[in-house]
Amino acid sequence: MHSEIRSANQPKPSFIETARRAQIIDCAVEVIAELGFAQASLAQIAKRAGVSTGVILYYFAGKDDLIREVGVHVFTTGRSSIEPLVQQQLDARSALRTFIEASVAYIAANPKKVLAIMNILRAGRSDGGTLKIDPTVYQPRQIGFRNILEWGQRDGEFRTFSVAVMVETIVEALDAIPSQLAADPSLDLDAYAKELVELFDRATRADTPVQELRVR
Amino acid sequence: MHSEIRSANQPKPSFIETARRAQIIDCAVEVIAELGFAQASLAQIAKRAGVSTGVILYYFAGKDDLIREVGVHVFTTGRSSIEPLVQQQLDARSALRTFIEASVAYIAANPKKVLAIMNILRAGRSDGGTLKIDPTVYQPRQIGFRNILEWGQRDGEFRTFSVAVMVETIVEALDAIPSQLAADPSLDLDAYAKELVELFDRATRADTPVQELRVR
DNA sequence: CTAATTTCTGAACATGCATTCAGAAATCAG
DNA sequence: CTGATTTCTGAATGCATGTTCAGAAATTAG
Repeated sequence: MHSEIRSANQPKPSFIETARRAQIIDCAVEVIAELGFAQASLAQIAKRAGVSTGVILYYFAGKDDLIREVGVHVFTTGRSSIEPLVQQQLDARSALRTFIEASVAYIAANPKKVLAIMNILRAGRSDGGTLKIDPTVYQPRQIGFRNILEWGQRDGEFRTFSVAVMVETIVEALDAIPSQLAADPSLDLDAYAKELVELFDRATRADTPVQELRVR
Repeated sequence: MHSEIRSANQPKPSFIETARRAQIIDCAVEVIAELGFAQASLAQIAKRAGVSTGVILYYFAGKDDLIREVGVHVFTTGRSSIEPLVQQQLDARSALRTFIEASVAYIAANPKKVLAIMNILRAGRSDGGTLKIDPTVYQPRQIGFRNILEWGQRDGEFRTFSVAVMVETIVEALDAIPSQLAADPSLDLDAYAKELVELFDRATRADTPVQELRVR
């Protein structure tokens, strides 16, 4: 008899099961990054993994489920590499700078993962209703930036501006990087990060009081 | 006998031909904006236009050709409503501000057109090789911003920064608006434009010399 | 070793799509 | 009015894809 689709509350996911799932997710990431979301068929992913398409459907409830898990995987690893660095900052300006730098560093370290995610998200957004990835997966980043910006405004480090617009602008600036990097792998991401840090530092910081600028 | 596909150098495009083409393009814009690019089948577009799918293929060489013409149409009307305003500015800061304001105003006036274009471009970018729209159609905007930024740097109005990164950031900030507007039609675009103008003015402008800031 | 269970295969199926095309309908020319 | 041309139809075609499934192969349990 055939076993039912695995769900998370199953007693023991066997070793081979977790290994296969991870392998399939990795291959999905590569194919989606290299061929684009539209060309990333189950057949292509299966071929990359060296299995038949049936195996994918044996471990995942369907293509949408696989895509969802790819999203969770990438965002989870991203958060774990970025959030700790941000949380140990003592002021909002440093936190903003660190968040941007760490985000670019994560892109540099995982170009395929982030490109795959961007392809998925873009396809979802250009697709009308059928969102591929749950907002709770990618919204923490927006919330993180929002908290930092509100923090800085509260403390007077930042000027008054629309936090929503600023968050959107920052996130879009970061999300544009993966495809640029794919188009030109020699792109200097360190320099790119420095530019963004400077750009958004100037865009956010409060005007220095005039009296402090007086010379002598 | 069947007539061949029309090409631009044909002697006389009949009245009904240009009318049908325009009508089909308009319907394609609406369907792509409302349903998303992936769901925008020829059948849907034909249904919206009240014709059979064959008509679309009679006036356009294929779906790709239709999409391309949608892109040309939207970008052409956009340029004609933005460029004249920008060109009459006398300094780079004003030109940058005007470009951003006019871009947002065009979005406000043509929400479906710009959303459709964004859906097409996003689908193309998330798609790997198969770009839907020719770069010569959408690159003039980047070039326009680049020229303004280089102008401002040359004149000393702007500080030193990477023009490429700044252009990318500005364009992405603008391109994020249509989908936000679609998600929340009550979005205040005037306020949004003001925020972006202030943001990028601060991000680009040269540091005011200290002596000019001295009070009295 | 044998039987049960897990894992995997590959063909079959269903669906949606762009495109083709033979010919109908409408329009135009003379 | 009549024949030629333009415009349009809708069924047929071919293709790609996600999904199902009966059973083979491999692994594990006893």
